[in-house]
Amino acid sequence: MAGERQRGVGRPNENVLSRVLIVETALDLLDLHGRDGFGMRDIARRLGVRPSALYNHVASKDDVFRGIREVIATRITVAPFVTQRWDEALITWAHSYREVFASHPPTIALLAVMPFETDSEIFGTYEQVIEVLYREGWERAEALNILVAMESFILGSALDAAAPADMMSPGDRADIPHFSAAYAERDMRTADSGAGPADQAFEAGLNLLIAGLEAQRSARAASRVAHDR
Amino acid sequence: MAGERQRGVGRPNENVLSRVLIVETALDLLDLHGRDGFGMRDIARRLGVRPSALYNHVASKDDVFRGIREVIATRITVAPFVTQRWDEALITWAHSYREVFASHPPTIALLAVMPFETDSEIFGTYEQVIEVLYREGWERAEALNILVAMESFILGSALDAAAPADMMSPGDRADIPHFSAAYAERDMRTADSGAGPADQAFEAGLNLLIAGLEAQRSARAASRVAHDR
DNA sequence: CGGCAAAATGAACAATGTTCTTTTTAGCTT
DNA sequence: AAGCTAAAAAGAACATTGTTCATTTTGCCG
Repeated sequence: MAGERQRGVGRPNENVLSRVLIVETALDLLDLHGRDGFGMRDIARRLGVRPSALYNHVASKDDVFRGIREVIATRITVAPFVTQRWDEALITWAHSYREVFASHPPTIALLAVMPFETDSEIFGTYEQVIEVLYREGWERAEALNILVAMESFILGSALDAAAPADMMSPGDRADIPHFSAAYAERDMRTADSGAGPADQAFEAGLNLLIAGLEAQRSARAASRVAHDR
Repeated sequence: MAGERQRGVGRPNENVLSRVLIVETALDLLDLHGRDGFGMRDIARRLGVRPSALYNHVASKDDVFRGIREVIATRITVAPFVTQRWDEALITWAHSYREVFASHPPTIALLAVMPFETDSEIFGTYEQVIEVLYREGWERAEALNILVAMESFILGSALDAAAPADMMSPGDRADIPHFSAAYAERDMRTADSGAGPADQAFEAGLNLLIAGLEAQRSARAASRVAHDR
């Protein structure tokens, strides 16, 4: 990748490495070969460098993971959606959140296990979600719970999408007729619509969550009317 | 742990190891020390055995992981809930599902990343979920999507529960007022109710999903009435 | 111009999963 | 009962991986 064939000992004329370069290379390798075949030696080889050189810019492999999380977190930060109607805003947020993972499946396992840093850009997005819900009448503590619940659903869905496609296949078991039938019918629907099983489930769950919120909201409106008259 | 102090070379009088013993020991160590400090040598030491002896009963470390997944999967299989009313049945299922992870936090990262085997006992539970929804009027393909969505939510919530408690703390950032207020208000609610933040979010999300399902169900009932008259 | 820090190489280390050989024993066969 | 085979343990060793250290060369600053 790097033009030079071999480099001697000592500081090079132009700097070859940097923290961001290492992190981006690691992310590329993660997308290419999954979490195997991606070690410090692989990152170094791809940069035309010896492994020990990496440690001048990065403290450890965990540090590289942290860097990857930062990159992903900033990508989740999307264009402002706070101006949209509440339900459309949440749907926009959920979709863009999920697309980040969909384009980098192997990273999900890393992101899901360990959380973000406190100074992450992602809090700007959180702020918008809370604001949208608060504006619509939810208490802020409850809005935060809804935010966490939706995020859990999105992360769980991303993990599901990264799993092998035939993960739930019932095979030819005869003892689970309803499930087997459901699996077959979904396969047909998948073939028709073109949307993968994981996408269908994500849309179904997101619809349920929004419908549940709408029910809460209309119930609140009704009780206020009853109280006002 | 094992009574004997030291054992010589050769097959022992009574068998010391077995696959299940190794898997259970691994699960214990995982709960005790997290995913660090738990390697083949640690498992062997705890069993009073040399590491190479493990490989007479287990193919690899991944094989041990598979064993752990099997154990967890069977624990998820709960008492039948198909006889309950549909919403109570789903709530029972979701709670028991989550409790398994709550009692073994470090295992979540293992379980969530890699899925279950096809011959797992967990399909019996899936069957019940599909049956409950189908009985209530949902198409089976849609029921499967709902099942997957709920499972994603449960897994994501379990991951959230295993994360550090202060993961989302806004610190003293002034640029996210709504979120900071929401965080403070939730802290008060947490102190009052005794339920942790992760539990609150889980309940909130589960309520939303059930409410969304109820909305779909009642809409279906209304349209059928309209069609019948 | 001199010296210090930065940034690379190269060699080595510790830990980990794993394999291979050897030894002892269990269990089946004749 | 004797003998053979396979199982099950120890023990030594290997490959890989993350990491550190000493060395060398170079940029940069006073």
